[in-house]
Amino acid sequence: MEDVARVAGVSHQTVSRVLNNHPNVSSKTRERVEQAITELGYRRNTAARSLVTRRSQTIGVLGSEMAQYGPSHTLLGVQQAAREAGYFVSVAALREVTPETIKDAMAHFMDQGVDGVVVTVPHPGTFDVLKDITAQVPMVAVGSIGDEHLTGATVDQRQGARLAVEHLLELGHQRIGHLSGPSDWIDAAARIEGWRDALTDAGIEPVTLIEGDWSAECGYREGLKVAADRSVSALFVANDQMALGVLRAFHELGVQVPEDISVVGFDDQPESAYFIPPLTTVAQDFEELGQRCIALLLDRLESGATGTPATVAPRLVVRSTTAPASK
Amino acid sequence: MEDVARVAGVSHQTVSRVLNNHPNVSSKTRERVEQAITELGYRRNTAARSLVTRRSQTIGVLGSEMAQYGPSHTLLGVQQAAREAGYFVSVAALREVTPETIKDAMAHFMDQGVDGVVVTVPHPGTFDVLKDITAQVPMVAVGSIGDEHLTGATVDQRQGARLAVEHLLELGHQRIGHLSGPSDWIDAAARIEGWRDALTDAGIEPVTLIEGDWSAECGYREGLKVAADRSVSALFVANDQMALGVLRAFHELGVQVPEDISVVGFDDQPESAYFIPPLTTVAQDFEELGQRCIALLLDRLESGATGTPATVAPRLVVRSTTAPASK
DNA sequence: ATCAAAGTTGTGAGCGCTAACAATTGCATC
DNA sequence: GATGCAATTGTTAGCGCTCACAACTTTGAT
Repeated sequence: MEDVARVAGVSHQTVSRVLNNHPNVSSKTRERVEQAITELGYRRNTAARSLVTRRSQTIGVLGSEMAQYGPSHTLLGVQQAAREAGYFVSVAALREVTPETIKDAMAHFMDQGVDGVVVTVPHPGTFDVLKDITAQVPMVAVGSIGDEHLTGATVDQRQGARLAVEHLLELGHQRIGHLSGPSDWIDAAARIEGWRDALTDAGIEPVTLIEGDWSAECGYREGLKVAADRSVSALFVANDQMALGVLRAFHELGVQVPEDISVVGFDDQPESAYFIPPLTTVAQDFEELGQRCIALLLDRLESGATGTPATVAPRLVVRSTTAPASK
Repeated sequence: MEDVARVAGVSHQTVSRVLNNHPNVSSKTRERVEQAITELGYRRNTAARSLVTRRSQTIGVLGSEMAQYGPSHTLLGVQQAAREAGYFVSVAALREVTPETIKDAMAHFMDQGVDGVVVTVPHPGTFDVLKDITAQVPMVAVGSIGDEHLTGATVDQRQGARLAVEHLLELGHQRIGHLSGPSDWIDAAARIEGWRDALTDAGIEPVTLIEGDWSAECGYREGLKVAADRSVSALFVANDQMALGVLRAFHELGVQVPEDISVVGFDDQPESAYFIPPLTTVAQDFEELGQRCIALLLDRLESGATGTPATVAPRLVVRSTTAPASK
């Protein structure tokens, strides 16, 4: 920086001012300094800068299941939005989610001196742990509807589930089962609620609820049972992967989809259009979710405002696994 | 730090020594200092530390297609290995891969002062761009077989392709086609080579090569053509997603798998076991790949050694899409 | 008892930057 | 032309840490 100052014929402080867009620099000198900067290929040292500003320009992303479709796309959105705003993104992926590992990862971030944290851990228990930690930095959580300490952005899962179930109701289905995710996941719980609400509103008692674990394997296992007892005419499955397993199970036992049983998934992964048959499902925009989180976090970081939690709307995608009820 | 020193009754330098595990500290004082540290809940300031050490303890991960199965799992491995070694992981995901965006992301990392970079961009052109940049930090690339400037870790794709093709040959297939990835991807090219080599070694001329784009949609489109002309008795598909599309196309046109045509995929995503029928494929351990990359990078970082590029072995997983040739 | 060598601790400087303040300049006003 | 005020620039200190070196203490051999 001293070098740049010398070349431009000014003091190091003026260089600093140019770098930080301070108002009171004459355009003449600003230009000279900028030229010197490019001439010398100067880059300002982040460590020195954070030492004095107490800002690291880094945002931590704390997540689990980061290789899954949803989280990985959320990370993409977070990463892009953060980088555009001039922030660095540091990632800590939890292999398993326990209070221990969460605290570990947060300690990691505190060591690094991140300015804020985005949490994409889909278990509500996580939020309790995080509240205990009393982090010194703003946090935003994916899936949090907005606690006073923990705002967040979320896809309206309940609405998504409603969309799916109402679509089935319109087709004349009455016995609509739900193969859900693990009920200790926020999203799974919300989808269960949406399913339940939609049925109740239609004057139907929600009966068949099967708790799954998101995996295709589980979808297959439970699909075999459903195919055997035929207690439902339609099945709303909480994600596309389980739906894949269900489809396979039905196929094996000769249950025709959608003639015998209709199936609706959730997520709209790109592959779902190529399932046999192509899956009717609910699409959600994870990247936007990530972007919203960063927007929220930057608001808090830069203006101190708490910001209202953002909600992203899901969308029903009708393909070939749903048809009017048979009788 | 001064506070800790006061509580422990030593100088700040001794505290620093304890923190850095310097040998010449008596166990008595070390203990006292450690106690003071926990008592005060002291954490050393990373910015100040990097300012003087010129190390940021941060590794940059430069990647594209980060939400795909392979890259996202690689990131998981990288992240875990790095964190265990006390490093932070900063991510830059490329939305599109051009010399521009690559340089941008690298500039981002240089600004941040990363100690090293892991590159997971599967286009060989990337390496050329990176060589031009003359980065001041060590780099390791996934998929690079080991240039002198750019070592890397890689799954032996060629071997994986051989495994697949040889399996088909053993089943008596002669006309074995290949639906490949885009040929400007390193992995796609290696798989093409493996397919070609295996056939040539068996005295068969490799004829049917179709270039795809990794997507299920493309698998479907090309699958329809293959089903129509029936020029092959087996198809080796370069990834599981395209294989899904192929399966769907065959199903639609009444081509039985594996009775009429055998199919082998590549990747072994968890869903592949639940395709209709379950997919024979080649498994590769992406997480290990990521870990190896970090091991390599840390070697260079800490000992200066260039390190020999690591190779991870793929594994054939036989399921139900392959059967003996019909005649 | 004496000295050298090793082990242990303390002192001062400085990494590169920004904040606060001081000093200078330009410009309009009387 | 003197005065005041704003705009612009320079000077100094210090963020929290590690490095190099100096100073002191122990140990063991003579």
